Amino acid sequence: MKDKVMSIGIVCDLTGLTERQIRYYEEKQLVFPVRTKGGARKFSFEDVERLKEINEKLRDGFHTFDLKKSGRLCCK
Amino acid sequence: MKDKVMSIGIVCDLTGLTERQIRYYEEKQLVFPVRTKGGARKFSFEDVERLKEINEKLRDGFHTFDLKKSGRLCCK
DNA sequence: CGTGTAAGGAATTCTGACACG
DNA sequence: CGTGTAAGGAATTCTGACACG
Repeated sequence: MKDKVMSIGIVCDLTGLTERQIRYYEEKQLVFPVRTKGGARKFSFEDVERLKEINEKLRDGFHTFDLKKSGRLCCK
Repeated sequence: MKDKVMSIGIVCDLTGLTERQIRYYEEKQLVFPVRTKGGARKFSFEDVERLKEINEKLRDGFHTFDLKKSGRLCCK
C-alpha cells in the first residue's frame, strides 16, 4: 500500500480532487510523491487516503500550515 | 490489490518486462487491464504478479495458448 | 489562502507495421 | 511465436503565472 505507483490522473479519480489541489498539497509539504525520470508524480494508496483527509480538514476550516504542524492528520 | 491503477510504465518497472511484452500478453488474452478515456491501460498489483508468472512460464517453454487454456497459471 | 485556468513544453502511451525466424 | 524497433499521433503531466480575494 506504500508503493508509489499511481500518476496524478488516477489519484484525481480516487480522491475526487483536482490536479491543482493535489499539487498544492504537495507544495505545502503535506504529501510526498516520488518522481519518475520524466518528472511525473507517483502516489501510493496511503497517499490517496491522506489526500482525502487533508481535503476534509481544509473543508472543516483548518489551514495547510495547521495540518503540517500536527504531522498526523488523524488523532487515532 | 485488484484496483487497476497503474499505467504500463510502472508495470514495466515492477515486472522487468517491456511494454511490448505486456501488450502482447494482453493481446493473447492473458491479462485484462482496463482503459482510461484516453485509451491508456491501467493494471492492478494482481496483474503485475500474473505478468511475472506468465513470463516465467514462457521462459520455461510454455506458449501463450497453453497458458490461456489452463486459465490459472499457478497450480496452488 | 486555496483553487481555477490558459500556455507551451516534455514525457508517456497508443496502434499498426516490418523484422527475425 | 514472442519480441524489438522506428513512426506518427493522441493523451497525460509539468511548471510558472495571472486571477480572485
